[in-house]
Order: sequence, then C-alpha cells, then structure tokens
Amino acid sequence: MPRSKTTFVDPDVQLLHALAHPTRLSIVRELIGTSEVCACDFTSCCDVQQPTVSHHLRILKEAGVIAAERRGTSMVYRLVPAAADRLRALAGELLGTPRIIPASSFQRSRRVTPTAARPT
Amino acid sequence: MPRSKTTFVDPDVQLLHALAHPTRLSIVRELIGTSEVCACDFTSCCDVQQPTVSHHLRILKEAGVIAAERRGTSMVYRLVPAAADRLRALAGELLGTPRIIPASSFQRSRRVTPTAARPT
DNA sequence: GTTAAATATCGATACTTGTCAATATAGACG
DNA sequence: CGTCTATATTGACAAGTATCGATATTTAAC
Repeated sequence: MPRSKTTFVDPDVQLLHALAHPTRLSIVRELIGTSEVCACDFTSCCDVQQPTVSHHLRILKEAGVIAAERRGTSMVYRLVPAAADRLRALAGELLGTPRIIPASSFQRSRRVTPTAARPT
Repeated sequence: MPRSKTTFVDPDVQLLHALAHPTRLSIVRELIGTSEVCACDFTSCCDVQQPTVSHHLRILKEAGVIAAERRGTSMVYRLVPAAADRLRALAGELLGTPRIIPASSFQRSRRVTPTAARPT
C-alpha cells in the first residue's frame, strides 16, 4: 500500500538508516579520532568503487552525520559531533531512564496493559 | 559480478538496521516505559497488517532489541535493556570517547555487561 | 478431537537501495 | 584556454526489503 510517502523521513530514522550499512559505518569509523579525511581514502578502505563511496558520503551528509569541505581539488570529510549526541539521546530514550534527558522528550510512553483490550 | 555477500552481519549494523525503519521504531517506542506489550497492540498502532507486524517483530528480536514470551495464545514483547547500552556505546564511539560508559547510567538494567566493548 | 483466537510462516509483488560504467563538473596549473 | 586530477552525477541493472493475502502453527476451551 504505497499511499504514504517516503518523502517525510523521521530524522531519527534517517540517522539510524545512514549508519545502518556496513560501508557507511566503515566510513564513519574511519573518521573517528581524526580531524578530517580525504574522500580518496575511503575508496581504498572500503571494497567499493569511487561512485559508490561518493553515494554513501552523500547519504551520510544528508543525514547530518558528516560534513564536507573542499580542499583544492579534493574533498575532506569530518564527523559532525551532534550526530553522536542524537544517537546518545536515542539510546537514552530506549532506556526509558530520564536521567539527563529533559522530560519533554518523553511524551510517547503509555500502555502498560499486557492483555487488556485496546479502547476503541 | 555482484559482490559476494557477507551473510555475516556486523551486530552493530544489525542493531542500527533494526531500528532504522519507521514501523520498527514505532514498535520500539511503544515498548518504552512498559514492562511488556501484547503483539496484537502493534497491529493497531502501526499502519500495517498483522503479518507485517510479525515480520518486523522478528527482525527486532533477531537484532536483540526485543524479547518475546508466550502468554496464553498471545505473545508479549519487551525491550532488551542491553540494546540501549549497545546504542549508547556506538554513540560514545562516534564521539571518539574510548568506550568509557559512565557508571551512573547503569541502574535500570541488571548488570548488563557493556556488550563486550570493542577495544582499540 | 474440534473449534476458536492469536501469531508465525509462505509466496508473490512492488518498492527501495546498492552498485558500477560512463560521463559531467570543479579546481589547479601550465 | 587546455589538460590533468579528484569528486559528483547519471543511467541502468541487480539485490534487498516491505507489504499483503493465504495458510500453517500454537494454545486454550469445550
């Protein structure tokens, strides 16, 4: 039933989806602990061709995971720290433990009835 | 030639992939703050049919995000706390933080080992 | 055993994504 | 301007995924 679109993407889903690919996660891990990495380096580290790397870099950039900057004829990429924060917030949400997360983030929890029928 | 498939999925990728779908993330969020939820409730909360819900529940279960238990003819699902820890570890990894998980975070989960924190 | 209810599995189909070859674009440099 | 290098984009196809209808399985109740 392809009625609703895929045009409206939940930012959380977009972030998770961007990271949920072996090649993209490899790219991200290649960036950890570095200030910036040239795009050409990913072509060798990952087992895919240059256009594919470029494709994955774009997805990561659109999801806000990485940022790009031109350096001569090359492009250098770096991690966006906020992405890690967003992922951490998701982890905190999953724990359901409002420790450092403001209560305003928790507005979806309800339903504790195990076998009770749903109100219609 | 199509790349020979790995078939062996990185657990991190599997975890992220399981969460990176609107329906599955809705299911997970429905479970937050609850002890357990009957499978029949997801059919109404998500805009998909019962076989599809069952399919997504299986993916979440195989990724270690949720656990299932039979309750009569029904099935009840609950979140696996370790999944949140794994996600938090990933977030920490992205920050470049050497897998030091603040001890203050452990409270709700019962002595979950930090998912064999990847060294180096 | 039969029936009923809840969930899982199967088979088919449409949609989405990953990949590469070819090509285009952008900057550096002569 | 022409050329070279590096990266992005396009187009096409393969592979994967989501979805549903039909059916099987499981458990409870009779």
